[in-house]
Amino acid sequence: MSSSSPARKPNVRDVARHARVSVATVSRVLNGAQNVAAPTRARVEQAIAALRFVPSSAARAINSGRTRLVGALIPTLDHAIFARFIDALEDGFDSYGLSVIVATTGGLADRERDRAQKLLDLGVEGLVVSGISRGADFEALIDRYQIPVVATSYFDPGYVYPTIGYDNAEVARTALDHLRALGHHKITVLYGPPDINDRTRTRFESIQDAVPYKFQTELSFGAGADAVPQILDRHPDTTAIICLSDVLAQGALTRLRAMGVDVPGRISVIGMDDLPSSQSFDPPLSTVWLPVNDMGRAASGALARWIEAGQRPEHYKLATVLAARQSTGPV
Amino acid sequence: MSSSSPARKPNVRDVARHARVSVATVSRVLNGAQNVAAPTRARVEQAIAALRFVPSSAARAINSGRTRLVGALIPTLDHAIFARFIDALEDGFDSYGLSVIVATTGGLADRERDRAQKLLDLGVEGLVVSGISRGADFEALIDRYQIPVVATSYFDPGYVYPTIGYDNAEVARTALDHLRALGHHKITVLYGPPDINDRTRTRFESIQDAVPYKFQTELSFGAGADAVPQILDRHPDTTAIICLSDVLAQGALTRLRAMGVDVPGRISVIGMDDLPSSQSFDPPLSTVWLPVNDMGRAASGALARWIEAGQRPEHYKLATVLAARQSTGPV
DNA sequence: ATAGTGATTGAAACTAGTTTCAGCTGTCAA
DNA sequence: TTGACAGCTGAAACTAGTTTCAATCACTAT
Repeated sequence: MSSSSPARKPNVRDVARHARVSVATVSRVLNGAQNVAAPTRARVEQAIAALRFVPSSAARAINSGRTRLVGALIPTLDHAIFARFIDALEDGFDSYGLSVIVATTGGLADRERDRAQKLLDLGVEGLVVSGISRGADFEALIDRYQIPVVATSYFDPGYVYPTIGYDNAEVARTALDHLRALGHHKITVLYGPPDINDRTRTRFESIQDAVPYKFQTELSFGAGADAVPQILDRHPDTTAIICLSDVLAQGALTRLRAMGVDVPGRISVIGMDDLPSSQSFDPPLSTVWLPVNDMGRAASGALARWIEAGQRPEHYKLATVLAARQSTGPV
Repeated sequence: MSSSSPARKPNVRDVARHARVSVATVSRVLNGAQNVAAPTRARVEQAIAALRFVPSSAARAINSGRTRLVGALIPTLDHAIFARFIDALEDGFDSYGLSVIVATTGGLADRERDRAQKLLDLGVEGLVVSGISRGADFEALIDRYQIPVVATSYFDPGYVYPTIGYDNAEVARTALDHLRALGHHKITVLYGPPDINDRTRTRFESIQDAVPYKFQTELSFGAGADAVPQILDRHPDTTAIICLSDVLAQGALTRLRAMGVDVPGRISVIGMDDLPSSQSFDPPLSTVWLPVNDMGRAASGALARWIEAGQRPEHYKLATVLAARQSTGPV
């Protein structure tokens, strides 16, 4: 608006000319090098201010060979557990000077591949993925770009990429053992689509043989609620519902109470995730707490160190803990 | 591991040498230019594959003068409403070939400034911010970098940056009018911290004079629940609670039911946001629906067009709608 | 007076791509 | 047989920074 030239962005050379120094000196000032005489530095700084000069990140990246970008591929943000994880992840990476680009996959393998491709083209230096099941071409893609990848929300020492997460089989068994210790046997599993969600699948598989009744639905509060009358109808002798996620459990719990069913007197309910709201439900929801914050911190730290120092992290298992509250009780 | 040279990344010149063509030809192949003879193209493609060449995004960016990155500054992801918004935003930007970098501010002005600075240094071409209250130095920062900014979750035609969102005063009044139409006057407002959240503040201010009782707490399900006994204690004649967000309303509703209070018989409850779970509460929560998905799409579209075509968008007000359900009833 | 040293500074050569411009073919029409 | 033109290709000049290396300069020690 005010300057004479037709709005071209100023670069270091413009600054150098304006300050009557060389570009090398401008670069020195820009990077806080100590060997610049005070008056010279002042001149350069004035020129920078006068021209409203802003250094180009791309040009910096080209020299350092680094973008300082990492990608995170997650099924969805529209889910408390992932949102909280990303929150922690972002925070963790930030302390390493890395920025996160989040891409959601909807749990779809092709979409994950496409998004990964896009992130890779963008020059991410590392990738955080969720779970351990993905298309074969994903591996080929990573192999081609040769960048660090860590898988989260999952612990599996046999996986190609280091996994940093909890043992989903254990999570489900913890909940199941809790119910069993209370004397429950006629248990119903309530779960979301296992095909697009390997955490759900692993949880389901680890307990399916020990649980007589199964009920699959969508992964939402409403679906959890609506499942209740059907479960009660199909399996009237059920004494406990084990929900593979807290959203489902909260929905189920709410509907049970609405129907006047005594919880845990008539039916016990247990979830997994331990959403912050779970402890304030009526009755407080028993669940298995997952260390999503720690996971975010651990995953970002591990990937950052892999990127910076080249040290590939070990698989890391985070402990989960049973939060036995009032929605479960003896038969 | 396998190659002879010490792991240096191949560049276009390496590819050109390997394919015995010029770098210009390699660039042409890379960009799908039509004027390359088939055999030449094949040679180049083979060289690319053989050397595992991956073009540098930074070098591309430096030439195009574009990073294709946009930043989104939001208070937190750990909140269904923002997470859903970002989900939609990311999706929208993706269709314009732009990638989003999300930074959370915790609602703190200084932190927002720092994060904005970081995003700007990263070379984002535009910024999406939340709400309309920020430190003065934020404006100075934007002025310096001269990039498009749109503010969301808020509609205010008087704001410096185009706002794309709903009218928060109207949202609160819609809920209030609903309660009044049902004959309520002894209403309590239940709300989270207004100082770090201008949506809450505006909602509060728009109805504070019309509501006799006020109760401020944290913005969480548990806080909403715990507020209930205190509200009942302090204002025993309250007939309705108007919650400035659904999380609070859900918590309050749950506790009211747990305490055996008849809703809406004894007390009506209304929220704002319309979280997906709200309709499955017991009773289904009356609330004011906010078009977060549309907002994400509108904001991404507006900012993308501003970036691509230079056309600054108009302020855009998205309609909200009252979702009158069973948690509210006549006095 | 002279050599040695440290502090500044700049020219030029990098980083990795894209783009322009010119040149060289080969084909077709006059 | 010549001119025109299209198709293909490469040299070199861009993009915007950082970094190396050599050249100053002032100042101190011999």
